[in-house]
Amino acid sequence: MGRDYKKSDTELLIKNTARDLFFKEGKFGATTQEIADAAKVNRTLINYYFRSRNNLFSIIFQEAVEQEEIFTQEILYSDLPFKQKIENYIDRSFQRAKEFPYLESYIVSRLNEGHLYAKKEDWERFIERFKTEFEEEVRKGNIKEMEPIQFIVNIASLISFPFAARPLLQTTLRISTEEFDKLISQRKEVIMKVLFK
Amino acid sequence: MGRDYKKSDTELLIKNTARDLFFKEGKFGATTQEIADAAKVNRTLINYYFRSRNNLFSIIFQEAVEQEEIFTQEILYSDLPFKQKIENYIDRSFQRAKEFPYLESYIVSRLNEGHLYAKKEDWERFIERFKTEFEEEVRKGNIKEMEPIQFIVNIASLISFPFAARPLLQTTLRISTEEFDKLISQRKEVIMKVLFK
Amino acid sequence: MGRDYKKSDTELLIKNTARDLFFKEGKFGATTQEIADAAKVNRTLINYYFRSRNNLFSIIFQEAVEQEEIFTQEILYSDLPFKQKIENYIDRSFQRAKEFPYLESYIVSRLNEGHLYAKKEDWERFIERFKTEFEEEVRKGNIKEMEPIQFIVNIASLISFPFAARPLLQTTLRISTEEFDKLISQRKEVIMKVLFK
Amino acid sequence: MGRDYKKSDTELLIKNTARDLFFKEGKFGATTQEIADAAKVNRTLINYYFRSRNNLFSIIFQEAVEQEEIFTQEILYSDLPFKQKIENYIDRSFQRAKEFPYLESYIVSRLNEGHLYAKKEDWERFIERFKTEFEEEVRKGNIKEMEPIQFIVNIASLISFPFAARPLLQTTLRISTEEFDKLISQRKEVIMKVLFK
DNA sequence: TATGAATGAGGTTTCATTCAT
DNA sequence: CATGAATGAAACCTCATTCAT
Repeated sequence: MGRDYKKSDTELLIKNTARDLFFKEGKFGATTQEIADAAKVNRTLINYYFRSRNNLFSIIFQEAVEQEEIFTQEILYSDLPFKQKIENYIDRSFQRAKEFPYLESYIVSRLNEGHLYAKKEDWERFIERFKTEFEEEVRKGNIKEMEPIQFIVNIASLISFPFAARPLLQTTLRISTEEFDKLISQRKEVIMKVLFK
Repeated sequence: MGRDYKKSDTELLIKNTARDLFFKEGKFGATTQEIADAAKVNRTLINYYFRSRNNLFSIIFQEAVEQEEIFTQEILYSDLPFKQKIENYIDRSFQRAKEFPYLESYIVSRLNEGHLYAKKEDWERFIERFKTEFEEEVRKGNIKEMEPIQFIVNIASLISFPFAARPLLQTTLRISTEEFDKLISQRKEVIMKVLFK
Repeated sequence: MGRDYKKSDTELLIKNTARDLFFKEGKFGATTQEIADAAKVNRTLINYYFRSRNNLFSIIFQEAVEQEEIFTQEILYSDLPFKQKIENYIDRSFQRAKEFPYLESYIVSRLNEGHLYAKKEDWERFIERFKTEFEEEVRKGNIKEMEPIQFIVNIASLISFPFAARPLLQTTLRISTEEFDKLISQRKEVIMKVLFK
Repeated sequence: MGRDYKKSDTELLIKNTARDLFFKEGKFGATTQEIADAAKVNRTLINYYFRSRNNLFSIIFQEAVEQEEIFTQEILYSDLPFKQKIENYIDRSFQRAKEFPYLESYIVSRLNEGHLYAKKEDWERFIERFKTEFEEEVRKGNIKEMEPIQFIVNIASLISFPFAARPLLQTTLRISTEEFDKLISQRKEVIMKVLFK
């Protein structure tokens, strides 16, 4: 058929619709019917294009995780001072979380359910580089001494938890959505203060 | 145990079994059949005692949340120096998380799905007391200046995230369960280091 | 146990409660739980006293039908003029229907479902006597000529249908409960007018 | 039948099968399985087409009631003498009852259970017209004086009760199905005799 | 007698998936 | 490509009934 092969609009439509349902609206349990309705297509097309509901979910999950890794690495391998990199990382994380408020929750819960994802190859190189830069900072006295990995866990926790557990926090702390948003907007500064001396 | 024991053993058995399934094994989607099998009782006893699956889930959820609040308050209202309280809180959180590794995830995901829980009355008093003690510490120069609520969010994040997102972290950081446990065991010290100057 | 055997109060209580549920409130589908609740007894007592739900229903049904026959015969065998007997029959039917509005419906629907009841012996005698009196009236010119049995069917229809089909009639004829009650109160006169010349 | 046929054969098949089960065989309590078996389709197709068992029942009920109203009105608004109309009404009622012996019972019992149906608009006009014609007959001396509505109740009772309560009557009157059918066949004449002077 | 506990049969519904067109 | 129809696997819930005390 002498025309460019274009990965079916419908296929993309379904995937994007499902992604938004998950990450923007938090509807992790969405049925094929609900996805189909949201995308305004016939329900069985999901099976047609993705073989099974589960497979669609996996693909979306996989792509989201990959996206995360890519952007993390972009920052690490960039040519900026360490502290600047962390700031960038926080910025981009928050940006992402604003667009996809349920992304983090979804990844967490998928992994809790035991869905694995293929590991990227160059982890060794990545962690080595991080360690080097981190230890340099510690030596300079900008960061308290600790295992580099603990530092990473700290970053991840401080950034992600408020998003992943937003309803929990709002309920526990009795704060409105507006107040919570304000809290979030001040968070970058707080996190930097906590991570660095 | 020479005393009468009521509230039906079976009822308790079912509730505890379900609780363990959820919080120890992370099987949030457990069907009535699975719960019944685990408890070695007839499936319909779940309906007999709890009317509906959903109701059982709600009760377990409710009780877990209440337990959390109780123990948090016990610590705050105790007669110890602020720093000591935080240490205690971390200790007890870790203890709890060791017993119920999926507790945090469960609460987070239930709340993400929109299940509310009744609010305790004395929040005002609680937060006032916390603020007072917190600000005293800031004044003394033991903690960097920030909104008290941000400090609370920091504590919660640093403690809970590694448990709630354990599979995510293990996968991302390529570390084994043993390594992760070791990481956890060193975490109290790290958290204290980060929270206090 | 040296005391008079009294067919357990509870047994009677259950039966009467069920009867009222059926005939006064029209709850033909009442579950054992509902009956037990209404009687304020333990559910399983129904099985204890009546072996099965079905059996209880049969007994109530049986008794109701017998009651009907008894009172019908009482009237026929009384020493009154034919027309007076019919009037009495209408009166007593209406009285009964006022006390047990759903009695007729229940009997009709039970029989529609194929539940039989034992036949009384003296039907032959009963119908013979009726025919004799009826034909005498026809001869006297008080009633239009027809099969005696058609006359019986007419009586039954004119009396019972408005009760058995009350909701249908109220809905179809768009009349309120009050209006319907008024209609009923005038009905005896109408029926007599229709049955007799 | 050289024309397209839609609205899914199966959907119609299920509906008709259920209808027959109800109205021809009197199986009001038919389960989805029984309906499916009778229609020789998969049980869940009932849910597929009608969403729920209850909904199927409602539809069948609704349609039956509408059918009744339509045919009643057709007769009233026809251009015939009053007496002729009544004769036609009896004829068509009997015809219908022969095809669907349990129709009347079903409607009665559904309404006894509190299921409503949407009311037709033009009742006012209908009843006005009926009153006018009826009172004309009374004036002419063809019918005994009574409320028009009582006359309607009489018609309905005399026609419907023998069908709705057939088993009751057969049992009470000790007559066989053949005898009852014969009785029915003579009934039109009897009813006319009773309604008119 | 009375009761709480337990059971099993039976019913409805939801869903993902497959099939045939 | 797309779709309506069909299917089967689960899952949940209600109930009458039985059991053990």
